[in-house]
Amino acid sequence: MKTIYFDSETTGLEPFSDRITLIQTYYDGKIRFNKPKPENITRLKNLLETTLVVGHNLKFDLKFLKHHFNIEPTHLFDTYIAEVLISGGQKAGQKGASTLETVAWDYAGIKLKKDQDMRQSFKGRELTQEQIEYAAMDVAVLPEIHAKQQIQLKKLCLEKVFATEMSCIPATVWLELSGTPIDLDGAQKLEKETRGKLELSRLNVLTILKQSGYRNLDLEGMPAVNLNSPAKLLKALKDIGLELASTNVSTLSAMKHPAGKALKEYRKHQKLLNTFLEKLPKHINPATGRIHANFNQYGTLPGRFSCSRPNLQQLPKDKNIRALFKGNNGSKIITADYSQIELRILAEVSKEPKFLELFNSGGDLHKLTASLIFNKQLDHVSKEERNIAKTINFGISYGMGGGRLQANLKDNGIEISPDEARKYIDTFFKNYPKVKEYLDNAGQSAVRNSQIRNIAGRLIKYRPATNESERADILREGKNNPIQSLNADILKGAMGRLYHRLKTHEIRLINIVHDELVFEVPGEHAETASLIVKEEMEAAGREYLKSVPVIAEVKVGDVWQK
DNA sequence: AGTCCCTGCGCG
DNA sequence: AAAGCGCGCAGGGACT
Repeated sequence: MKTIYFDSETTGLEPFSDRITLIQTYYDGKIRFNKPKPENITRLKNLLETTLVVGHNLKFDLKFLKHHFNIEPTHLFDTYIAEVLISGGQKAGQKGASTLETVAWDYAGIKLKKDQDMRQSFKGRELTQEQIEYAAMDVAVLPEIHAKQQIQLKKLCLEKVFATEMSCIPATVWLELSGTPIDLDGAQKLEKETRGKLELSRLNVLTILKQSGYRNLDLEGMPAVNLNSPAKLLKALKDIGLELASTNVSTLSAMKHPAGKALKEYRKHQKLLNTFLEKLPKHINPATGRIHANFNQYGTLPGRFSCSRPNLQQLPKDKNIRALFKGNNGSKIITADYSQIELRILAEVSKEPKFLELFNSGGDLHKLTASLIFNKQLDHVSKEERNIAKTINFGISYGMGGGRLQANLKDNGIEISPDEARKYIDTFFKNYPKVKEYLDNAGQSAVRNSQIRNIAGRLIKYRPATNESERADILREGKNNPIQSLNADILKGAMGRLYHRLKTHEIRLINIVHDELVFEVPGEHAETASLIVKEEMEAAGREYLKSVPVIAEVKVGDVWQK
């Protein structure tokens, strides 16, 4: 396939309000400058959609191309993502670590000048000779970077993961341009309600402090304490005889004093109001009436997406919040998530016979763990015993200790002794010896080599440990990262597949949350689309999970579901 | 006013 | 706070 080196200049960062001023291409030994005039578009579309397009952070340019000209290249080589991948994820989420300037210097020894003044200057109507020379350099430098990165990717055996990443870019463009619909009226109503509850809970806390003898009062005779300051709060609690190590939820839960419960209530409303209800409406794009968050495809060390402005991956599961995300004009929302994907991955990589048997027979792993730990028949396991097992299944596998297990359970209203906690952990590993063997090996190899791979071949590098504490960190990360990162590869694979199957029929990808895809679909296509979503998500999982079934649970409704 | 770190907490 | 891992965001507080 023919290779085109590609870049574009725009008047700003926002595809809905800014425009492309220049498209630079470099092929057949010639740099070309294209003004985005109507007579050029058909030729450009044909060119870019039938060639390998090489560029730096293509998501940015592709959003403009798709939105303004309906140009959708799909054969891609992104030198930005390549750079993060080659670094073993170390450059993920690090500002400036993989800019074109940095990469051009590292691979080609070329200093690109792309300061703020230059960027501003592209807003002008006509480009100066100097500007054109700078714009030319941006594509002229690409062939050498491309060639050297190809060698690196091959040397590090990263070609397959890289292909997955490239297949995901058009889906990410689709996701960011789609945006997420939000019910503004509903959000404002909920904000008002929550504001009322916050004020009540604030007065409740202050009253309790006063009744407990707190003496530092304000002009109205109420305790003068900033409840939002952990340091000040700690002091205030000390003044009424409560010596605490922290003011976090676990500590508050353990308190007998009524201030604990009251503060938890206050915190809940505070978080809901200040982080979500007050902020989400500010992110609505005036051009589309929707929220277009920034999804960073390689935003984390193990290769997961990160999301910001706003972070749509951390919205509360609270039903009232999720219900704010509903389809426009009667469209349906498809919520699709992988069932227990990380535990299935652990089964696959450890080949633990009890895990494999369980998943292949469609059983309940938490129940099985409970029956083994408490030495009971499966149908005699109580709800509480299953909950303990669930905490263990999710936590212990990644190095959680007895103390933490005890505390986690306590947060769920289950009290056990330190001896019991230790015994549960021992019993877990005794019953699942291959899980123990896999996790021990993974952790030790991560420490020994300062890197580890998942079974898709993705590389995760660590800064070599310089002390015992860092060594312990890598030991734990090495157990978790290959599992978490394979989850990311599976999701990216599913996104790439679904982009090709669903981009038509006005179907929009509106959110992704690590093991979950959310779509907005016109009612008449909802049932068909949900079948395709399930089919492709499971097929993406089966590319790596050969010993256990992969199950995607797909729901169709009016709103985003839990 | 901007930057950094800390505590705390939302999600998978 | 605790030997789970991965993130982003808010508010406080110290600093320049």
